[in-house]
Amino acid sequence: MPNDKNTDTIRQNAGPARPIDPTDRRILAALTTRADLSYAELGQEVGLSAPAVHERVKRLKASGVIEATVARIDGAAIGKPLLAFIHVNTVGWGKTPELMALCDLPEVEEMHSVTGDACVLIKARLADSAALEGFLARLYDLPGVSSTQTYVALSSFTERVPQAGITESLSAPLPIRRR
Amino acid sequence: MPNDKNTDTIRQNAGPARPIDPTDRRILAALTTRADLSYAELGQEVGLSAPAVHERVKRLKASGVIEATVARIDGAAIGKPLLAFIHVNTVGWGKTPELMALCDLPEVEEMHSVTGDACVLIKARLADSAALEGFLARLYDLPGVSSTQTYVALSSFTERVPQAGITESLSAPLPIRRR
DNA sequence: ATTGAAATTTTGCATTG
DNA sequence: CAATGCAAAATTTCAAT
Repeated sequence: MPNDKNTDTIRQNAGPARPIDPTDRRILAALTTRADLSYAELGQEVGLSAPAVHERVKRLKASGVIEATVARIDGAAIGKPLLAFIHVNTVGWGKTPELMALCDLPEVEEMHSVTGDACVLIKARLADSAALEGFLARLYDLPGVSSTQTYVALSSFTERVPQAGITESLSAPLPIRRR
Repeated sequence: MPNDKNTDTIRQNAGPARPIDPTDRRILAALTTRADLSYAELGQEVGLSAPAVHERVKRLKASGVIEATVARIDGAAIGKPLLAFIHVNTVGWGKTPELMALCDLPEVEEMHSVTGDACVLIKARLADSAALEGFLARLYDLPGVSSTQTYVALSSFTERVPQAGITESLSAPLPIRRR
């Protein structure tokens, strides 16, 4: 899947003029696994010709459904074998500019504000325990940070980008269970 | 960045015969942001010719540093606006086949065993609170699952794939601070 | 949405520094 | 040993059915 810089229409992020149909979902499902397929191969997988899938992929990009195409690299191979989830608690409103600035660090892969007994959740990939210690020290230096709790990953069973399931949200109504 | 299915040498995951030099890191940094660059463009960014970067990218793929190229899609656009981190506690050894089977669900984006006051950490993307309730119910149905704790993301400040920082692990030795 | 064809791009190879 | 320039092959992408 190539450049598309010259062929795409100018508008980025326009509301999806057309809903995402099952064929789109199959395309997305394929692309979240292998985005380096040729349009011919992708077309084969979903039963469409190359120009047809190209047209759809272009639409999915223009409408913002496909945000980007990125390379997934091995954390250990680039010297960061340590994966940690860090819960941060703050006094008062936690969304300070200083905390937000952590997003610019290459170690920080994710940062969310969350409900529950923590204010902010950070996913960080680090070189070793010394780097983790340094990161935590930096965290505690920030104004308002009252406590942290760290969860270090021992093994990762799956780790991937958002998956476009073929099925639409089948939020099954919960059966009532008598105890 | 194209197919490479026919041109790559057969071996997958061989030990990196050569260390990752700064140029490799710059290539990786570019590719984790935009993997749909042409080799000509990528070469311009790192100051190399197209065949030269192609050679390096091929090596990085063959050695397993680049695991895959994937499309990042918008969770909300595919009907899953709800992001949740779920801590799972189990009685006894938590890594049961039943729990591992959850990796096959499209809702489950990540699953790690972790240190700390939880056994397993799951990152799931869901349609709505009903879907979350259903997911938790399913979790509690598994043998050995004793409790869960859920953190729902209110807003995400950053969310990306592992970043190849230009700098090598600069785990600065921590200064001793007197209180 | 498909077919066929043109324009870019990828990509192997020989050459050179 | 790695980068460069050229040429062949493949892919993207346009126009018309």
